[in-house]
Amino acid sequence: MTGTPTKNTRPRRSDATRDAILVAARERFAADGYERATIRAIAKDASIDPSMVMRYYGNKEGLFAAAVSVDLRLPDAGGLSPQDVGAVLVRHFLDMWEDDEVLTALLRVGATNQAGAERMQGIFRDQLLPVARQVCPDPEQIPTRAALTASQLLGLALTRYVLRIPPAVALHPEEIVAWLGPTVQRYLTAPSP
Amino acid sequence: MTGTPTKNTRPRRSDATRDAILVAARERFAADGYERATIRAIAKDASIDPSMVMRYYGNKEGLFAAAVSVDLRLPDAGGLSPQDVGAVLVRHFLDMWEDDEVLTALLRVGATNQAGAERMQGIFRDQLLPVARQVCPDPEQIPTRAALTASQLLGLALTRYVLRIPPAVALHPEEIVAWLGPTVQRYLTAPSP
DNA sequence: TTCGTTGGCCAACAAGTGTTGACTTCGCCA
DNA sequence: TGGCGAAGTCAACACTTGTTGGCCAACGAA
Repeated sequence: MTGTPTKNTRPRRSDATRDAILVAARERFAADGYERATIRAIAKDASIDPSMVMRYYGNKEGLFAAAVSVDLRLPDAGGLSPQDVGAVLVRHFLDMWEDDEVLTALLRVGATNQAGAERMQGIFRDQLLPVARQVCPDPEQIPTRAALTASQLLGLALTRYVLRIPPAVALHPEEIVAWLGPTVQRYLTAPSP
Repeated sequence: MTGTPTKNTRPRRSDATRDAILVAARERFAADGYERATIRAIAKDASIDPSMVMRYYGNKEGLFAAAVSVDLRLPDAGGLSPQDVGAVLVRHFLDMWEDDEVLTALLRVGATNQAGAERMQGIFRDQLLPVARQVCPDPEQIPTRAALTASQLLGLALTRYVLRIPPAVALHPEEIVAWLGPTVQRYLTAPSP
């Protein structure tokens, strides 16, 4: 997830710096969005020179690509009872959002940046669609049902973590699961209306 | 909605220009978000000099405030049968979003700009909360239920109009009403889970 | 030690930003 | 017709942005 070397790549002396840049970049992108997160500000947070960011990540887009990589780690729908996939999914999303600022960053950037929007489309396609494929009754409706699910889950993230609408922020996680679980459950498995 | 004079304000010779600026500003803000919508680009679209924008609207924030004013024109919930307030609300939102780019602009800006987020909070508070107040069973739950409704409605707008996730774009309005109507209905009126 | 490689800083560039002020042109009323 | 205020143009300002290249120090192998 960070730039720390994995096996077969010898550790570089600059790995600490590279990681510091990524950490700062994630924070800034999450807080400010793409345009207002300046390379200078990120470099300052990481206590290095702006030119280092360019050297290690090429340009601003490269930095964003390196800093924001999302793996939702969605549970395998085959392994859980099909009647509460909704609640499980909502709880899992909630856990992810609560402690990963990368998701907020990506949502902010997706709202203003074409490349960011495409990245979110990719996550939807590669990570949420497969889950829907496992639980949807009619194969033809999989994309529709997955999109409905996305609309509810991303809508929660938008109101709670980005727009910070007070009562959405005040909701307890368990309340959210109780309210949204049945919604997602219906979108994924109920007969079409 | 536009800067056209209403009664008691004498028409100014520059009203056409003022309106052209607002129209161009709405388009740019909706398409690019706050930061990337430059005053120069807006002025060019309106075929006037950038300095005119400053003269008429003070600064960029003032232009945004003047260009983006949202009246959801939410139906009076008292006047409709309480068992299909969900479907009515979803259909109304959909109609508004389909032909008012201002809403897309505000959502884009709300995602990256603090002032934009506060504006959205204000719309929620002043326009959606009152509707919830009319149909919710328990007065104490009004903010919660309104926030849940907002999460689903804004989530739809996000996936369909901003992120443009393909299956969300492909949905027919009637499908959306059929799927989301019961959800909103439940959030507003069903006993809490 | 010596030398190539790597990590890091500094200063600068070109482009683009919001914003300002001086100047010219237009339209209307006396 | 003269004059006055509004409408509009032009050029520039101060600043920030991403990005570049040159320079120096630290390191590790020879």
